[in-house]
Amino acid sequence: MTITSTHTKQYVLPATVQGRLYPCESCPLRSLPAFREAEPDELEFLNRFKKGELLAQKGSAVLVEGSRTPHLYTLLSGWGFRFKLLEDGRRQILNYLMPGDLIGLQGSIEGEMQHSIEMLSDSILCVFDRSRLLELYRKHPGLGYDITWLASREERMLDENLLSVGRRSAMERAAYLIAFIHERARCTGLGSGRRLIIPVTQQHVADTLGLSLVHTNKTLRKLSRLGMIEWQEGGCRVINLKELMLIAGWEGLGTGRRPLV
Amino acid sequence: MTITSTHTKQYVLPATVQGRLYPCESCPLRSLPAFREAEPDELEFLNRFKKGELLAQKGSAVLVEGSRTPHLYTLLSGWGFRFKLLEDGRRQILNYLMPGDLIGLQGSIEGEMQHSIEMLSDSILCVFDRSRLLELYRKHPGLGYDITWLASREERMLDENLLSVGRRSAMERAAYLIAFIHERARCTGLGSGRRLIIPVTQQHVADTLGLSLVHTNKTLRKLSRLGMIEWQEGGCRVINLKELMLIAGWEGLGTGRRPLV
DNA sequence: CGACGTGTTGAGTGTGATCAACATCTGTGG
DNA sequence: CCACAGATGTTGATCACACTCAACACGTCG
Repeated sequence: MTITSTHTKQYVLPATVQGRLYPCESCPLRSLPAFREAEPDELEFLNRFKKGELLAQKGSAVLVEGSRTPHLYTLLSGWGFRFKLLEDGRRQILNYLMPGDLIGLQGSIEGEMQHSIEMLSDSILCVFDRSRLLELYRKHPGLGYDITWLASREERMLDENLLSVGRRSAMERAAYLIAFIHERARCTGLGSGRRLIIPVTQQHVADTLGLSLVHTNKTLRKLSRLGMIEWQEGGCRVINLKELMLIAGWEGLGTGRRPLV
Repeated sequence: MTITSTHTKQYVLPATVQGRLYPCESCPLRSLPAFREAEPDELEFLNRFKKGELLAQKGSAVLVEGSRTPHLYTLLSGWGFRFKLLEDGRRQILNYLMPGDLIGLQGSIEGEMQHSIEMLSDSILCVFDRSRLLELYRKHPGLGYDITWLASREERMLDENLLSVGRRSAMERAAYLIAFIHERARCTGLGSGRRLIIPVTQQHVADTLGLSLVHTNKTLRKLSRLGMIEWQEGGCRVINLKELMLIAGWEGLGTGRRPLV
């Protein structure tokens, strides 16, 4: 057996539901080029569907595997990640969460959560009531369709991830992951080029790639020496995206706008 | 770089759309305990939504990465799998397909397919028109909800898979995969215990686990010698499910019925 | 019959894991 | 103010799990 990462962290829970600072009609995300516009009646419905906002500190656990939650979330600002643990503490990070991502449908639409979620930075989440989801499908089929669209997009990312972990070498995996996160962040309007710092530790990268921390470090140092990335201030900076994509053999994300629920 | 599997197969395409042998109202799957009943009006709609049946031979490619298809499918009978290839032919199997599985939404709801699909046995697929999907959401929100439910279930399986490939040892991975497929097949009513033969080659197992063929063989032989499985007649037979689950540290699939679209 | 797909095994190699030590930088309590 | 613990990043030495290569057995099929 190979134990390359052991996690037994005690989690801080996020602050409880707050009032709302951002009505859906003036959602700061929706004006970004990454997102499709919504119909006025859909927006109005969403605003009533939205129950409030949740402030989650860096390092807090928004969802915990095995628990039940009455809520769904959309990440309004901040970074996070989804992960699963094995009994002995080995951790696998499944995907990263960025603004606009719908949280809580992955893995189960009802019933116990099958994965956990932790925030990488102080974040704001829009809170929705899971129990009213069917109502959303009934009153606004277009939004229901959008949710399926987002689920489908999540599957695409998981497929790519699985391909990477299963069949790419350590270098290829690292290059793919960093290029992938960078592109996602760029599309979401979080900045691009050297201005963007991906707020992860090397332990996060290791647990995403299915590699040990030490080997991850050595692989990232190689990428640094090749002038493709820089590691600093608690995060990763992309210097040469093209070259990363070349190493990974990755074509990049498709263009096109996505729905925002 | 590690090249552990190289696939350059020329694919047979499945037979073209046929007439219908199975009207949805008397779908042989729906009476199985694994599936939820549907409302009569939903059934009637589905029957009109269904365009026909597709007969796909063992080894044929129902979907090919990079192509576009106007269809969605539900697997009516037979086995298949979803996979992705790297440029040099390395293959990663993403998940297996069994009766009742909705095919074609994973990875993209519209646009190019992001993965391929190959059948493991002669199969029958129900054919639906992708372009009428929004109509389904409009007229039968419950069915739309069901589709999201199925997408969510697919994500749960992918999450488990990723955990396995990323963080489990070869033995654990193999034990997990076989137990997982066995349980899925049992839940779908394909048989259980020694009566069920999982129709895969060791190359399929290798490409699912992210291992080389040789190492997969050695790992499977260990499981054989431990009396947990038998490999024969072009497939795998489970002898001791409990023990496999114990090795994998896997709790099993949740119970409960799932929707059928 | 030979070609091919599939499963099996041994020998040698290498990628990536483990162990260990150390450098920084935090924050925290004495 | 300093000492110390903890989180994070870095590097070298050693080990082992899994990969590659190679050969062979067996069945099916053209």
